[in-house]
Amino acid sequence: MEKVYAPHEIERRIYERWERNGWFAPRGTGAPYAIAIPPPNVTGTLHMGHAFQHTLMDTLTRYHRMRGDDTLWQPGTDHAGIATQMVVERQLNAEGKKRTDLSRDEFVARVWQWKEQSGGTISAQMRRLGDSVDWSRDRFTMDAGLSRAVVEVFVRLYEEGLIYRGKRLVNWDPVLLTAVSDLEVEQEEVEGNLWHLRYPLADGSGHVVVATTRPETMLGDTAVAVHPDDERYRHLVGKQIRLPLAEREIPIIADSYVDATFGSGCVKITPAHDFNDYEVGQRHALPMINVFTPRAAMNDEVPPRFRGLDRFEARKRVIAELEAAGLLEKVEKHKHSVPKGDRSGAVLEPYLTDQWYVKIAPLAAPAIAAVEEGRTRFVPENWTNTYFQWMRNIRDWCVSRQLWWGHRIPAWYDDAGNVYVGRDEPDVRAKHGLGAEVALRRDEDVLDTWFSSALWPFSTLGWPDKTPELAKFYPTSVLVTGFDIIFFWVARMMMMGLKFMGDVPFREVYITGLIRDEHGEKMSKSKGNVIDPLDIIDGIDLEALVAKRTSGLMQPQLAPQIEKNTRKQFPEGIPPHGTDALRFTFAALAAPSHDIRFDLQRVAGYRNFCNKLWNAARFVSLSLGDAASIGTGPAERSLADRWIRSRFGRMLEQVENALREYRFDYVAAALYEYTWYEFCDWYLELTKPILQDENASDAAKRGTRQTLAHMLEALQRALHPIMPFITEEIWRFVAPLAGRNGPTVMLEPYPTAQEFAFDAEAEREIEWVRNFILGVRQIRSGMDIAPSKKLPVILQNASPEDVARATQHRAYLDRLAGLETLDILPSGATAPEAATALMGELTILVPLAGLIDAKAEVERLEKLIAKTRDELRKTHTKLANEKFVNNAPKAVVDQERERQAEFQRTLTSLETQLARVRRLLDRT
RNA sequence: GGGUGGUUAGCUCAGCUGGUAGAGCGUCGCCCUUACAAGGCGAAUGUCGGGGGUUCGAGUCCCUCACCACCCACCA
Repeated sequence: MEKVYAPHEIERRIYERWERNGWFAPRGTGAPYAIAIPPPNVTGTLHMGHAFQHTLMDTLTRYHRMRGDDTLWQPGTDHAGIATQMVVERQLNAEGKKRTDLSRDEFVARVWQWKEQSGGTISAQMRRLGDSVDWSRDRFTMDAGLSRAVVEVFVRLYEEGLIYRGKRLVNWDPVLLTAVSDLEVEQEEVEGNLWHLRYPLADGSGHVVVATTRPETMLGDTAVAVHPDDERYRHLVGKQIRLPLAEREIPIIADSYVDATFGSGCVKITPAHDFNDYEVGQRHALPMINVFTPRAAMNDEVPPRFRGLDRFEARKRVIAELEAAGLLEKVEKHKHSVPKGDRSGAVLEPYLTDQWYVKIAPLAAPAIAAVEEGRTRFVPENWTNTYFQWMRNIRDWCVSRQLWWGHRIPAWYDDAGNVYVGRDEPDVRAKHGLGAEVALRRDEDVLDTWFSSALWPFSTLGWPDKTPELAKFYPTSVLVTGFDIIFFWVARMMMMGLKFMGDVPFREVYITGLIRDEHGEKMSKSKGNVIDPLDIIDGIDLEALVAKRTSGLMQPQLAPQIEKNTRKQFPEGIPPHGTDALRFTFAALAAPSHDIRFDLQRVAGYRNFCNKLWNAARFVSLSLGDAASIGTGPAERSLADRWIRSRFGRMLEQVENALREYRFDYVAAALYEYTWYEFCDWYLELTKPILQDENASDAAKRGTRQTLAHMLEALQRALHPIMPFITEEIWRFVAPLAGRNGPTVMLEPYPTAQEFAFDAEAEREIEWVRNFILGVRQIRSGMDIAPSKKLPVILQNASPEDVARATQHRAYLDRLAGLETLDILPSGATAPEAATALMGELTILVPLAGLIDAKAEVERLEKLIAKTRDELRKTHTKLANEKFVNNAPKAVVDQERERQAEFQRTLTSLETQLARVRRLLDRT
């Protein structure tokens, strides 16, 4: 084996070999296990959040594959309608062109071109992360197959009356010029104004005051509303208002929507530009006057002097004119929220347009029931509430988008405006008996990206065809995703899956936290705190990192600050850590239900772990020589051999349990602790007395070598799902020595706890050995004795069992505790002045003569005594409490008594030692 | 307005059904002991956000307050 662990060198060739051999494809003979990847935006790159989720999905996939399950991790990408279209439009802008300079077909061709060009980035990243997805099944939401599923779903829903077209208010993005769904609206708090406007009564008998945050929309007012029970205004209901500026007459109406306690209690009603007003308008059959163009400038419905003004310009102008006319009563500061598009950041307008909607209630009901009945389980469970809360208040889903990139809506119109929905134009003509003489025009709109995403778990498996994959892998086993898309995606997959497959799309949903930077900030390009997972794997120098973070910013003025922060945080750039270290970090940090502050220190720690593992393998390699030297013939298993097997089994138990509950942090901890603190720190050290002893028998050496090989081999299998690369590399060297001849660790069986039975005796004996060694080490450290110095040791109060153990395990003690001699003090004999360590009744003595600083020992003992007294006092108090003794379970009380006795023994013993050492001190 | 999560060692976080406060990183000693200095051995470190309650016993259960996140819905 290479002397130095070099992840970069290993990782690439290993992945290439896995992929070339087709080992990622489902092959197991066990139960089906499937995960559908949350498809990333095809033209994007994977960020830390993806890397995190992919690590968990790959860990699950590899684990189940090794368990023999018929395992599929389904890969693919999403066309990400708006996001992708925006990127390509920006590219056009950079060339001095606009989207509309191109025909629709030309533009779409251009997007496809960009998709082909950049689509490889994600798959390259996934390969570097070690993702064992079945590349042969790679899918894209705009593939022919998936597009067919989209059309099929649309048509079926339409035919059932679950999709309809309607003219109503939608959230309109005046920059992107498209409708968006409720979910794509982000409310942003702003310090705005509340303008109080005087609206004169038409009969000249006075005025009412209305308050508004949107004065410009007053040009579209078609009523003023008051609360029906509001005594102040009851006499005015039914009268007319002379709407200023517009110079129209509008009625005063009564509607319980009005809150009489807010403002003046009078509300201007603008049905075409406010969701609440729209409802009021419907109830009172008010006219709707749309005063905006699609770009949110004033249209021809307003007096000529306002026409063409942008909405914010118009606002100023309206206020100015009202003020000049004495109609502005007052202006108050007012905190309120404005709706913004999550993509464009533009202030959205409620806008009256024709759109396609999915009637959601009939789809939501089964999706709610499925979770109530536990057919799909959220992990952590508290996300269930979030899901219910949204699903129970869900509103119809606007699915049409006025974009060019996406699945075009399969609807056609004739010249009379009749709409026909079908799988394609011939289908529509056939179904509705439309001859060639009838001109049909296809709907210009495309579907919301999430419409196709909602079908992902079955569309990727071949639906609407009844494929064998679909039968086998649907429902999928688990969905791993972030809470931010529970509504966008998880809920919609539930609805569509239940509707079209008659079953839930996944049995479990594991919701991960968000990856944040080390300060807890969300990682974003504009904050300049993004880290590319590949840069952690391969490392990156400072200049390249700065360049990466400051280029392509939407707001270039942020560049200097970002550069400064980056230089401060990574003065040396980022050193390479390797994929396995990054993956292990993600697993270790994956505690449930909260976000993760990502800390590079942590990755460095796990890189050291990889290094430790590597060196352990080197030790084994050096200890074994070649296969021949392990050889055949009688083999004798040492106590340590039995012990490590037993410990391995206990560790596997923990891993199995933790994995069932998606506690990847526990999985990582169990593996880490076993590997470092048991296998490396103790087992490997315990093999040395045998392997390096010329007097040890061949059988003993053979037994140890075999165990060494077997346990290292099995450990690679246990670690492989989290750390695929280093384990493959080590496994391929050690497997033949352990009698395994498979081509790759990834297809070997995952070790089980049953194979490594609990060995009570071995655990007990090694525990004794370990405590003995620790005791001597404490003395050594307390006395500042060099590890190289061999010590004479005397046992006091040794039971026959202690004597037997000391004799039997003498080789371990000599080597690991560094013993020179080991003597038993006969009972009744006086002990020499010595440093002490206690093991229950047994006292380990290291005579002070010439070796030890008596003063240091006194200090050490005094400290120990103080500590023991403290503990003893606590147990005294507890046991003196009658209520405790009477009420606590017997086991707890007994345990407390035992502790008290133990502390008492320790204390007595320590005090005796102290007195003895003091005497020595006095003599000198 | 409704809801969720959080507040534990200098930092980042675990602590299951109440029963001796843990890990990693960092810190402090001593060691280049032929797998590993990216290491070994040893050590220190906490009024578990505040207050109250239940209990023999509370980091853990209940109430309350404070602060920090986040989600949903919003009265112009």
